[in-house]
Amino acid sequence: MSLDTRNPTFAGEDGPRAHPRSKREQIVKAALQVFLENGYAATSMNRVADAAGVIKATIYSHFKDKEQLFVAIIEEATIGKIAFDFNDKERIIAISPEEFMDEISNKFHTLEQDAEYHRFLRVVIGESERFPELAHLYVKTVIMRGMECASAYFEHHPELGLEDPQAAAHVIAGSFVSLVVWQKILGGCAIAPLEIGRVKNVLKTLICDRTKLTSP
Amino acid sequence: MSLDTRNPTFAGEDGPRAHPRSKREQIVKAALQVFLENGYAATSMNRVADAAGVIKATIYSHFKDKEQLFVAIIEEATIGKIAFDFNDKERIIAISPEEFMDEISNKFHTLEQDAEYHRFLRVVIGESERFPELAHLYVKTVIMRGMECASAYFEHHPELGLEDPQAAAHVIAGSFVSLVVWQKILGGCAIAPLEIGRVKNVLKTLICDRTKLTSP
DNA sequence: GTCTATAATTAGATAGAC
DNA sequence: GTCTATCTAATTATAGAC
Repeated sequence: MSLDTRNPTFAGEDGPRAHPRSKREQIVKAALQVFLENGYAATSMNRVADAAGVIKATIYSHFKDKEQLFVAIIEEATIGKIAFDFNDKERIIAISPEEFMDEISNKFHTLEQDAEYHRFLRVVIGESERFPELAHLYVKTVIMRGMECASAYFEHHPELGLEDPQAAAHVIAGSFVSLVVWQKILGGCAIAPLEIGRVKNVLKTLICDRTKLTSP
Repeated sequence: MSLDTRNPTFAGEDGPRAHPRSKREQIVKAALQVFLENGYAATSMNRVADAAGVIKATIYSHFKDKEQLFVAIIEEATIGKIAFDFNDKERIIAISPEEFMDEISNKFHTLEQDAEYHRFLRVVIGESERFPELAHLYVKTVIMRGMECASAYFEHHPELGLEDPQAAAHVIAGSFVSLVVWQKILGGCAIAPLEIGRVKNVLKTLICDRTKLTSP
């Protein structure tokens, strides 16, 4: 019943100079893992080649040098992160503050359990001095998307009395992101565990109780 | 007769080229800068030696290898960060929520302008997979200190109705820390600037307005 | 395009004179 | 402890066969 329509050997072209897609895919997939695990400098082209099951010269036939390989890999991975979609602004804006917080919390809960995302964040931050353009790409494609959505929510909910929607959006997002960094990347979960649900509840209290305030 | 001109133990005469008080100090100081700028793997012992103005073998007479040098350097720097003191719990607990937020905001404002702290954070995060013990040290000596202080504040202020002081403390600290990472380390300040004062105001609104709530 | 083989450089680390 | 000099291994990158 399951017919694999995928052509594993040859497929589309990615420009005037076509490569067999499978090899390039092998390299990209393996290089991502090795780079995410070791960072840029500690990753050798030999290890990438071994992990990809190709010989080193093959990598150089697809990518100019180590730097270009790294940039291409991380760019690709970053673009993939916008699958983490906050795209449906219309729907979000319509839900209640409680539901809004639940939804955001759920997004970050999946992110908190995604070990590859932890490694990705670690590398983007760790290499942000040598590769600032990658950090900027991450800011623009991932962070800004989420922030704009949350910001739009507060803009459309004046009853919450939050006069700076952008800053309010940052408080929400920043609380969750820093939790992931602290607990999962820095290893805080082994020292002082803090569950994401507890942070969600605090934010719910802080945000939702505002509907009970006597209007100014 | 061999006149030992190499014994500088008497005070006063530290010549530049002559015999500085401690070569180890030179090495530590220079190595910190080089490691913070390049990370662990991208830093070569040659560069450290050049920056310190000593020859490579001298480094190996003080430190077993590159790894031990890095650990010693970062440990030392981490301990230095607790000068960022939240030590005076007693005083903090007594102040008003508004003053409390102002004080925390000021702490992070200085941190936001400390470029060396940015590099330090970048390295601790970036190398946290290879050197988890350094990340743990940072969590225990720096993060936990600040968190405990903020947590104690909410414990002693039941009128704010925050039933999970630890999680509440994280929301405050996480909002500011993530702001520094986003704006200064990832370069967000060049894309979507967000001043620390705006975040402070949102948190002030969220926290301080709670005293106006009709008690449950 | 892919592989074998290797060039050219640099890395971490050490031996021995003083 | 410090320096001169060097060793060994690993690194990035390429030339040439097919």
